[in-house]
Amino acid sequence: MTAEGYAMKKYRPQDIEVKWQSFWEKEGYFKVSEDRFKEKYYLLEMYPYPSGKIHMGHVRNYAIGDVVARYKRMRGFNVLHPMGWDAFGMPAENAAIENNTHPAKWTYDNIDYMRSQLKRMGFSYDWGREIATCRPEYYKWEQLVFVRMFEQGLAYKKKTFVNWCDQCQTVLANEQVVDGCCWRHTDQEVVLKEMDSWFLKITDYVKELLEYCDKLPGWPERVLTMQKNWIGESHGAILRFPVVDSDHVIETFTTRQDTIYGATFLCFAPEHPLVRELTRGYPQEKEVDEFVERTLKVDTFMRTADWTVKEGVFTGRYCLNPATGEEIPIYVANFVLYEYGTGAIMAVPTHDQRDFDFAKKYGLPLRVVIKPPDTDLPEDEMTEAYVDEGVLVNSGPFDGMPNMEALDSIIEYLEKKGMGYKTVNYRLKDWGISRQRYWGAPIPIVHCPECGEVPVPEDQLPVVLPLDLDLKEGGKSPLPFAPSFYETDCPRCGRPAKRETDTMDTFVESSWYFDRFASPRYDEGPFKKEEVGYWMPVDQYIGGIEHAILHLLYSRFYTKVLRDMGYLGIAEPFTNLLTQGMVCKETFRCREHGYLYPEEVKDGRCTHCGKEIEIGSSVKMSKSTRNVIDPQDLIDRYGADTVRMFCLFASPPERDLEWSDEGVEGAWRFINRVWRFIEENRELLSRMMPYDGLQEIPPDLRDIHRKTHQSIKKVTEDIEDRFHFNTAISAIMELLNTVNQFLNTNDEITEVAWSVIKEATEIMVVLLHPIVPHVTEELWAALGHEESLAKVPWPEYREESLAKESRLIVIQVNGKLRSRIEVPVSLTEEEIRKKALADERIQRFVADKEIKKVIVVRNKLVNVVV
RNA sequence: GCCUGGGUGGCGGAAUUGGUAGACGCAAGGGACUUAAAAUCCCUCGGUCCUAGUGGCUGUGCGGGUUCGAUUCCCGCCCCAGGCACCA
Repeated sequence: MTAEGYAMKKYRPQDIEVKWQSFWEKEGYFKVSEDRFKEKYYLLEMYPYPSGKIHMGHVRNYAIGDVVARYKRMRGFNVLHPMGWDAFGMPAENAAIENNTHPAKWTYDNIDYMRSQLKRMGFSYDWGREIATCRPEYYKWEQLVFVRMFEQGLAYKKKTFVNWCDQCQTVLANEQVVDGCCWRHTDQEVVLKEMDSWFLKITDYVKELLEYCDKLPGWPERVLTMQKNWIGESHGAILRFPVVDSDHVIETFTTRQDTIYGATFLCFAPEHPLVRELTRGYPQEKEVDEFVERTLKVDTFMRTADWTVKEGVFTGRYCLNPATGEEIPIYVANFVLYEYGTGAIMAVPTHDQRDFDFAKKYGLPLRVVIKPPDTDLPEDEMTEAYVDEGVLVNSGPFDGMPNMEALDSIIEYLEKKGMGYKTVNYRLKDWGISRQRYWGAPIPIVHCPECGEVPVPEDQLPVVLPLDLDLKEGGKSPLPFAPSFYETDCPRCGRPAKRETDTMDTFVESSWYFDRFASPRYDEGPFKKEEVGYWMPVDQYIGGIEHAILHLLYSRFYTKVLRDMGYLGIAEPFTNLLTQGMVCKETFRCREHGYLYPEEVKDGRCTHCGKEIEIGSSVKMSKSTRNVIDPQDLIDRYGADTVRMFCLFASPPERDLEWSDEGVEGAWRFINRVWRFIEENRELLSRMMPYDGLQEIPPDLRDIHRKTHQSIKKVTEDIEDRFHFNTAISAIMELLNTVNQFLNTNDEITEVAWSVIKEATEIMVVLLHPIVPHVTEELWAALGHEESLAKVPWPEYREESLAKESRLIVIQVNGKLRSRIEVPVSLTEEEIRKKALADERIQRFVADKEIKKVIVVRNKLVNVVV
C-alpha cells in the first residue's frame, strides 16, 4: 500500500498483453483498405517459411518492421502491413519422412502454431490478408503467369547439365551449391547430370535489371554492388577461329582482343558439342572422350576451384588465328566453363595466368604481344603471365599502339575481315525453376505425343497438387508415379497425353507474394488492378542480408515481366530496402557430446557428463551449432514487450545482434522502471493537465520540458531517417532518468512541476508505443485516457521549447580540452573569444606564450593555438 | 586471390556535417533498505602517474599524412566477418 492508500499494480505482462492483442483485433485497428484521401505506406517484412516455430531471426525482423508500421500509422499514413507463409519447400518433405506425416498437414499445423506466436508478439498485421503459397487459390495465378510466359517464350525447356543432389533427388540451382555440396546437405557432393529443365528467361531483362541498379537510391549500396557483380556485365568481343580441314568456325568470347596476336592455342569446355564432332575418327578421339567423361564427373565447383590443377587434352585438330592466319592447336580444358561466354576460349599464355599455367604444362608456344613500359620481356624467361598494360609488339599493323587503345581498333579490323564483332557478355544465366519434387506448385504443361508441349488452358487452372499422395522411398516425388495426376488429355488435340511432373522452385512464389497481398482474395485474376495500383510498390522492405541476390533479383525480374504483361504499372517492387544483420550467440561445446544447447550447460559444465565446456566465438544462431534461444521461452518469462525491446535496443538493425541474457534482463528492468514510475504517481499524474510550454516556469522545470521536446526530435529522427531504434530507446531512458532525478532531489513538488512531469510522462509513453505497444496502452489508460494509444497521433516537438538561453563552450589549447564555460547564446564570436581567453585556467596554459591563432566555433568551442 | 562490410572500456553499443571520445544499457565493486535474500535506490567505474585537482600524461586495430583540431578525411599495413570463385 502506498501513501495514497491504493494497492500499486505490479507489472504483469502476461495479463495485459493478450488483453490488448484481442482489443486491437476486435476493433480491427490494423485492417486497411484503399483510401484515396490518405497517403499509403506499404511496409513489408520477408515472409517466413513455416518451419515449426518462430526463431530469434524472425522476432528481430518483425520487431523492426512493427515499429515502423506503428510509427507510420501514428503519423497518419494508410499502412499496409501484411503477413503470410512461404509454404512450399523441401523441409516439409523431410519432416514428412521423419515423422510419417503428410507435408500438407505438417505445413498447415506449423502455420497455425507460428501464427499464434506472431500474434502473441503483438505485431500489427492485417491478418485478413494472410496468404499461404501452397494453397491452390495462390498458385493458380502463378501457373497462369507461367502459361503467359510460356506463350511469350519467356519460359522454355532445355536439356542442360544440372547440379544433382542424390539426397534431395532433385536439381539445384548453381547458386544453391555450397562448397561443391548441396546447400541443404553439406556432406552430399553435387554431381552433374543431363536433364530436361524449365527455365525462365531472366537474361531477356538483364540490361534493365542492371540499369535500374542505379535507380534504386533507397537500397543499401552493398546490395546493389552484389547484384551488379552477380549480373556481371563485361564488354568484349566474339572472335572467330576457322577449323582447319573443316567448315566449322569456333566462336570465342574475349575481353582481351588486344592480345589476339599472342593467341597460340584454343580451349574448349568439355561439354562443348563441337568437341565430339571434331575428334570423331581422329586418333585422339578415345583419349578426348575419356577426358571429357572424367572431367564431367567432377562438379563445376571442384573442377574450377583455383587449387584444382589445370588439365586438358589435345583434340588432334587445328584452327586458324584470325589475326595471324597461323595454325594453332585445339585443346579441351577443365577450367573452361561451358556456361560462360561461348564455351570456348582463345588462349594467350603470355598475358593470362591460367593460359600460362596450361601452356607450361603441355609445352605450348608463348608469344609476347604487350611490352612492359621500361623493360623487355623475353618469352623463355617468363615465370608468370604479364597482365598489366603496355605497348603492342608482334601485332602486325598494331605494333607500337598502347594496348588499351588497340581494344577498339583490333575489333574493327577483324570485323571488316568478318572474323569477329564487338559484344557485351553477362555472367547472369537463365533461372532454372524445375524441381523434381512433390511439395511445390505443378508446372502447368501437358506433353502430347502429337502437339508437343502444350500449356494448360486458363479455364482449366489450377493444376491442383494432389494431397492424397505420399512421398516415395528416399523422399522421391510421387507425381511421376501417380497416373491419377499425370494421365490427361491434350488440351489441343484431345488425345491421351501426360502432365509435366516437375514442380516450381519456391523462389517463384516469393517473387510476387508482395503483389498478391494487395488483393489477396481476388478470384478473377492474380490481382485487382486498382488495388495493386494503389499499394504497389512496397515502400519499405525489410529482411535478412542473405537474400541480397537471389530473392531480390528474381522479384525484380518478375515485377518487370508482370509489368510487360499489363498487370502492374511499376518497374521495381521495392522502393526502400533495409537488410538486417544476423542474430548471433556464443557456442557451447563438450568434448564428449559436441555442441550443446544452452539448457544443457550448468555452471560451465555439460549436464550429461559434467565435463567442463568450451565456449566458442559468437556466430549466427543455428540448429547445427545449437546456440539457439527459443523466443517462446522469453515470451513466457518476460512477455512480448521485453523481447521486442531487447531486439531493438541491443544494436542497430543492419548490424549483427549479439545475444545477451543480461541484456534481456536490462530491457525488462527498464519497462518496470517506467511502469513503477507511473504507478507510484498515478493519482497525481492522472488528474494533472500536461504543461503546454506557454506559461513561464522555473529553469529546472524548463530543463525537463526541453528534454521532453529534445526526446521527441531525437526519437522521430532516429526512426524516420535511419531506423536506429537503439539510440531512440536511449533517448527515452534519458528522459525518464531526468524526471526521476528531479523527483529524487526535490522534497516539495509544485503543481506546475507535476504538470511538466505529466507532459514528459505522456510523451515518454507515446514515443515508446511503437516499440512496446502493450505496456504503453496499459499505462496510457492508467494516465486517465479512454481512447487507445494506437489512435493517438505522433507528437511534434516545439522549436521554441528546444531553445536554450545559455550554452556550454569547451575551450581547448592546441586542440586539448582545458576548460568549459557556460555562456549566453546571444554572445557574439568576439565576445566568446574574449571570455575564453580571460578564463583563469586558460590563462595558466597560455601564460608566457604567444597566441598564434584563436579558432571560435559558435556555440561549440574555442581553440587557442600557442 | 577479388569484392563488400567492420575493428571504440570487462561486454552490447554512442559520438548523425572534422569540434568535449565512451551517451544509454549490461557486468563489476562499494553503500542504503531488509532478520535475511530477492527486488529497489544511491555512489564509483578506459589506462596510468602524482602533490588527489574543474590535475598531468595517454587512449577509438597498427604505422604515417592532411588539419588549429581526426573514431570521422587520405596513404600503407594487420586482423575479423560475409559474399564470390579460374568469368576468358
